[in-house]
Amino acid sequence: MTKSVDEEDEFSLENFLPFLLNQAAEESSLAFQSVYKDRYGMLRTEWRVLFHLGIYGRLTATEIGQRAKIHKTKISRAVRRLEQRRFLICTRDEADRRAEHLELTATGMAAYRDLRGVAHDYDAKLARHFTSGEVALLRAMLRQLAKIS
Amino acid sequence: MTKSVDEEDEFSLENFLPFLLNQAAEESSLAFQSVYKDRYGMLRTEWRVLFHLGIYGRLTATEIGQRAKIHKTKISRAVRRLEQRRFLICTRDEADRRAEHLELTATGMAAYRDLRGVAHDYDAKLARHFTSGEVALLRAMLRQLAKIS
DNA sequence: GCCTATTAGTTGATTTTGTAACTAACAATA
DNA sequence: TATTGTTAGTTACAAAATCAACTAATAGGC
Repeated sequence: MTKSVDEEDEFSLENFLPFLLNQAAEESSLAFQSVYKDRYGMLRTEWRVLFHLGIYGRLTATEIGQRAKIHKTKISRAVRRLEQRRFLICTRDEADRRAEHLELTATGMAAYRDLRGVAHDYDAKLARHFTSGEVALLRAMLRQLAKIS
Repeated sequence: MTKSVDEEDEFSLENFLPFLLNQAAEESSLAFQSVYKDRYGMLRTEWRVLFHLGIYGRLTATEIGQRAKIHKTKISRAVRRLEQRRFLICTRDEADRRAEHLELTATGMAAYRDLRGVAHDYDAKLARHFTSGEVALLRAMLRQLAKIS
């Protein structure tokens, strides 16, 4: 068996998955970043919080953090900024008074819908470079990689 | 043609490629990050500079920046730190005295080889979740996405 | 009830990044 | 050889991320 030798020869850091993932992620985030930044003055974490609330409707900061794997201090600051700009409202949970439920306002919802549309178009633009089967596989693999590691 | 309708129904922000890419990238970087951080006290940019010099042997800061798409200020700071810790040496180009050639010292090279080994194993571990064809396709797609966007 | 541990979320100090302006060297050209 | 433009890399300052320590509320014994 010469498998291990072959594998070593094949491997090069330019094929290193974390590196390739980072390059692709950074590059693909950049174009979209300018949209939420220019249109709504949002930071990336704010956009992520917005979109989680847009999808799931009503979450606590902790729940968003778990789903999106964002640290609670980042969330805390993003939420405060979004609240100040009236994109969301916080209501304290009366059963557990530590927790706060976050929900988009009409303004927040409008921003979410707008950005979702842009995201959809941008996603389609990216996907257009591949077959639909390839894209489906890519998404599945990325989801898997996010779990593993 | 109902294609556009189908596509819209399929799309959800949880499938948004930049999001999935970021999740996978962040998660997969994390485990490896602790290695170069704990073993050599390196930051991510420093590790990237190190590995580019490890692969290509001798580059200027600008060349590294172009290959890795890292901003020159980040490179500048990473290079200074790596130089201070004797991982690399800078030598001024006598023909163009603005440019500096960067090269790993024996210490830097040892660190590079060590980390490359770890990277290789980690990459193999990630790849093990898929067929080799899938992984090859993934790498190709990521390379493509890094170019497009 | 009282003590300890845990969880939600915030705040402050430190580090790291990003942006813009900068120096120094070179190149082209008039 | 001045003048203007460009490139390599640095620095200063502002913005953001990270980490640790914190408050406040809850939960589980005992």
